[in-house]
Amino acid sequence: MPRGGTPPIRSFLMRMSNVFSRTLREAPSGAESAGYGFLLRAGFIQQLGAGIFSLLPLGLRSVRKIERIIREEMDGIGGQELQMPVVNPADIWKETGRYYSIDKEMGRFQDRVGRDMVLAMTHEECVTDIARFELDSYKRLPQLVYQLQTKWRDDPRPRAGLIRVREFTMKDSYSFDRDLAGLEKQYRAHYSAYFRIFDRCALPTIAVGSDSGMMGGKVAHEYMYLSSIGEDTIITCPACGYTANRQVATFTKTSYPEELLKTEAVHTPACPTIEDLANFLGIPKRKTAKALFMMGTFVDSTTGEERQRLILGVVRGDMEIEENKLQNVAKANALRPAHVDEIRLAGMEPGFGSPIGCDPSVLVIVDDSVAKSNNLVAGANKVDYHLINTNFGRDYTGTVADIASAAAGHACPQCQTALEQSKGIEVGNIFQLGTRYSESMGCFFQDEDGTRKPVIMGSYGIGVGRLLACLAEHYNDESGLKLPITSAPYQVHLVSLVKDQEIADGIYEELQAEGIEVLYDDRKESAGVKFADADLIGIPIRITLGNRSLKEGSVEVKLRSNLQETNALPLASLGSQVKELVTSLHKEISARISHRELA
RNA sequence: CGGGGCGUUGCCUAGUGGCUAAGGCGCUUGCUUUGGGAGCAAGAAAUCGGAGGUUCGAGUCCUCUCGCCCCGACCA
Repeated sequence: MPRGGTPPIRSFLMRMSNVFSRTLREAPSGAESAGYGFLLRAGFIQQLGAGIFSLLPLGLRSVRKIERIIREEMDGIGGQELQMPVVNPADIWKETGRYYSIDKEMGRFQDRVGRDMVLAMTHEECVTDIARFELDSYKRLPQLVYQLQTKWRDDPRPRAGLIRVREFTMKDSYSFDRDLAGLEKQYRAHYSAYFRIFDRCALPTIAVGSDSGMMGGKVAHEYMYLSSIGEDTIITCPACGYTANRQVATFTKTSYPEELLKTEAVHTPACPTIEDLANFLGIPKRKTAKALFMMGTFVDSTTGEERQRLILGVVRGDMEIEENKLQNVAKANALRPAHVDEIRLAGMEPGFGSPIGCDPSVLVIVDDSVAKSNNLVAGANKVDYHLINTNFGRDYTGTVADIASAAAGHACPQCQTALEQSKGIEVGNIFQLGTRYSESMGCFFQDEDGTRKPVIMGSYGIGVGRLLACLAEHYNDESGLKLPITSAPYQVHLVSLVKDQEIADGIYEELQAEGIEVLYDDRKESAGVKFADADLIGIPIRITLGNRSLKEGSVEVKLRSNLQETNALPLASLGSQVKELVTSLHKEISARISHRELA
């Protein structure tokens, strides 16, 4: 916990005349978002390739501060830092099957003798390999290790600067427990620690229930920074606080049971969409069933063998299918829209498709809303024809599950209030892995009763660069960045406008003596240039040395967060007063740390 | 992987098949200026992403290719 100011990190003095990077008056083309543009213009980062960035000295200083906060909070819940290799032998990834189930996103190569190697995109395999050697007894549990390490994920579409990149630093921690209660405890500890981390960075986040994705666990939360440039859709209930990623969000579906009527084919020319169909027949969309054809890839995790199977998702016409849910229910490794010929081969007609009369090889997954509704209009699998009064169970069967996509306006699954939706950026996640990795990799311990049990694991990540990107997105104005003092590269920006270098140097040294992190603009530039750069880089405290105030024995102090207000500080006690100001800015952030526990 | 866009000096841009590729910012030198991106003057810096082609002549047209950005698919 920070009490007052955080002690400075190394080389906390810097003259602007000596800063490695320079500022840009215009953002390089392609900088879409404000935060990204300023990070580039202020010289925090530079792009090397698609989704590949260098951190320049200023950016690295911010990252180091964020990392320091993360380390303190991870240590605070008993984490022990270690470091695992980025390059892994493929063997361990073959053991868990992820060598096969993960597609092109994983970087692969062979070493000089032809051994398969991978670039680790996460470290469950590696840490489990370590743990199966170390953790052989209940006496050695629980454990928690973490690292800050580079990951390579060959994302098909990097974008938005540091928000979505291919190479990035992640804080990943891994918990090991003898039982579920232990896992739960570590999970809860992370849940709260993550909020403290984001609070100390002053990044507003919310935790949402999430899909466990490729991690393959059960319970999972994501920490979201809400932003219009976010790529995830978050469903929230304004009344009871229910929050979830749309990928897993549920809602209360109204059903309309009716007496079953006889199925009939009707001619429905030019009605390939639900909209057209409902208009043509003069019925509400909820009286129809919508079909979505996806080709699923299923990978055998022991052999790596791939199989394709057509999946037909059916949802009521007034809803959309959530593909993530569909994929989970189907237990498919990947989904893609099916091609027209693949659909026809299975006896169905795109635009007029339904499970009625389809090939038995098709995996039919029906949303519960369809299963509970009656007499729906569905495709006849014949061009320009639909069937009215179709009923699940009587006319077709399939797996019933929730595969509908929650959206604003739907009823909250907990309290029935209308849900809201917003966009968010995932800055962290926590997963209860269970025994997915310990079992497949043979990470067992002997319990008190003598039995051999798989270690129960959890996995917890924070994207460090993404966190900085979110902060830059959140803290900026038209002139530049205004990062909070906990993540700004320096605490004080000393802008000297006086000719007498000696006076300025003296003040610079005095601040240094107080242990303050100072960026000192000693350049022979005009005042306008210096102010513009100070605005752009956005160091939280600005001290301006001008002839006028110096004559009166004082300097001007402003906060980047409020450039309108100027305070004069007497030279005599400058060091201690600035130190106090640094401390009070830290306190301001500390005061807003709220303890949040998993409900 | 599909659709779209863009590659011209360190950055942002202009450039109608035709002379030595233009401007702003930045950079160098000198003088002036010094409380919000200063002024004057003189400079350096581009084989126009790459390869091939059409043409008397290509930054400009064609083909291929590489890179980057955006939308989608995808993804933590």
